[in-house]
Amino acid sequence: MSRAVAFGKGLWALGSWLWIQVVHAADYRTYGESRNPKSEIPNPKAPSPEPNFVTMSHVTREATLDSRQDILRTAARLFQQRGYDATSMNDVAAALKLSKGGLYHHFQSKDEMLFHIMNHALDITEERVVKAVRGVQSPEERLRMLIRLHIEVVLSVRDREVTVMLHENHPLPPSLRKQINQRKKDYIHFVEGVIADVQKQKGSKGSVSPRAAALALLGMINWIYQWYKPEGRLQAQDLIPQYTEMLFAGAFL
Amino acid sequence: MSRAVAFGKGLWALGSWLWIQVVHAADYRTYGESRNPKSEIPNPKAPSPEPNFVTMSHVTREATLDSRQDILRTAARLFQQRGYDATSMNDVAAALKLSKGGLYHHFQSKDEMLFHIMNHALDITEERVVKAVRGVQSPEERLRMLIRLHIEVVLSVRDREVTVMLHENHPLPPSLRKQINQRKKDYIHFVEGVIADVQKQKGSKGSVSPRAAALALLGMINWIYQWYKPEGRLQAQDLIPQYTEMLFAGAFL
DNA sequence: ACGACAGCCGACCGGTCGGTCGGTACAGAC
DNA sequence: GTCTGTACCGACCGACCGGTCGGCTGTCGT
Repeated sequence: MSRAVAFGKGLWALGSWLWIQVVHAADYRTYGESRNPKSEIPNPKAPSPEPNFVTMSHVTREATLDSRQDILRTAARLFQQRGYDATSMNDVAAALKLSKGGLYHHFQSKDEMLFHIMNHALDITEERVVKAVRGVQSPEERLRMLIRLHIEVVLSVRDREVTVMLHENHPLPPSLRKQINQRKKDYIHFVEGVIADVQKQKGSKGSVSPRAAALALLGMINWIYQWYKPEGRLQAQDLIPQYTEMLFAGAFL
Repeated sequence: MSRAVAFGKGLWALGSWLWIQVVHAADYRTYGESRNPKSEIPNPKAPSPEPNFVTMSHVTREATLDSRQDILRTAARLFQQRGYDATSMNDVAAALKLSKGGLYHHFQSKDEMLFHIMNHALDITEERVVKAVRGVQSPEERLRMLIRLHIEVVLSVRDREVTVMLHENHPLPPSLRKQINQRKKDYIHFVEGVIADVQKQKGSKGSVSPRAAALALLGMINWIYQWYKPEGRLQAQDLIPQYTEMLFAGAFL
């Protein structure tokens, strides 16, 4: 219970993506289905003047929660299509047939929206990849399923939040960005572990470290959103076996 | 001589990256060392009102060319650090100890700067990867060298243009964006060819198509900029053999 | 000596940005 | 009927955006 929010030591050189694992994720999050009684303050140190709107989810009725979800879904769509910076709050409000003032009734800032979108993307990954994979016994099958599910999540038309999280790195106040980055890192670590298990099982002589393999795997999958066209050749169902094959045996079998 | 600039038929669903090949690249480009007598109009159709500042490189003295390079290098650094949208022309001017008016003496628009930065990134890739690889006879050695050189280009601290090109997709007026996208596509096609040659030589049974392999390879390499820290573990010299190994034999040898 | 011109400045433009605020409409509790 | 709080509107704010412009200065060709 209650997440420790231990920050990584350094900032990432460029954008830093990396995710996190699971287990927690229910805290600091008004968005999504999870409803925990009292969420904890995400930034524990000092009475910092930083935004911590994550706590202030007052009562949040049914209707409010729903409309917040609607708003975030619409915002995620626009952010993914036009980019975060290029999308104005007016754009979001207009797409929802709302005035900007009305929109600000639900969210304190544009940053807050981005944070919730990214956090929700990590919830999705957790829910649909990590949790599903955990049940599989065989290490090799576990990895195969992870590859498949991760690809499906990235390509899912429904979950534009994930693409937004993958591409949009820069903004966000430091404390929020650290939360996102920590979750990303934990996810990488999880993938690393899954790969290490397979290596152990297969008795591989370790010419490729689990870390490098994990980063390469996540890279080739996460990059898909940059070129994928739903109507193009190379569909998800073609991609999954080929990417799996490549990780297990290379491109020249 | 003189590039045909045949546009791809469709727009990419999301950002579209993809590069291009080589051979041409000297045209429509005031920037860089290449100096060709008369550059061609990049957008041939109609007297379009679209920007085509690429032609108007009037005389371009030595000094002018140099300062343009300086400006673009500085701009590339800022764009890479803060993102294109989040960097104002004032920021760029200030970093160069120039007024905004002075900056606009060298470039017509912010878009033009981004275009030249991206185009230069493609020149770099051409020069340092494609051209170097072309000379290698053995298909396998050619691919190995391509992997190494491409990684080195992405990780080069000197060439921030490449990272900008990899990450920044949205803006740019249509005709310019198409030029960049075409060059990206051609590069993908080139990588695809290199991989196909190796498959042929190795007599692989083709469970992985050259296209999927090329996209996966480029994905895992191009994604590096998202997590790489120069001071972290996993340096370029560790990355290169491991990524190579993965493409040739998978992660579990 | 002088005109031409590249290089640059700084004031300025219209527009848009994220965000605020006073107020209204309405629903439910009492 | 009144009170309370949510949902929302629309006018508004200061800051800043990309871009323009008239004019100054130093250099070079003649």
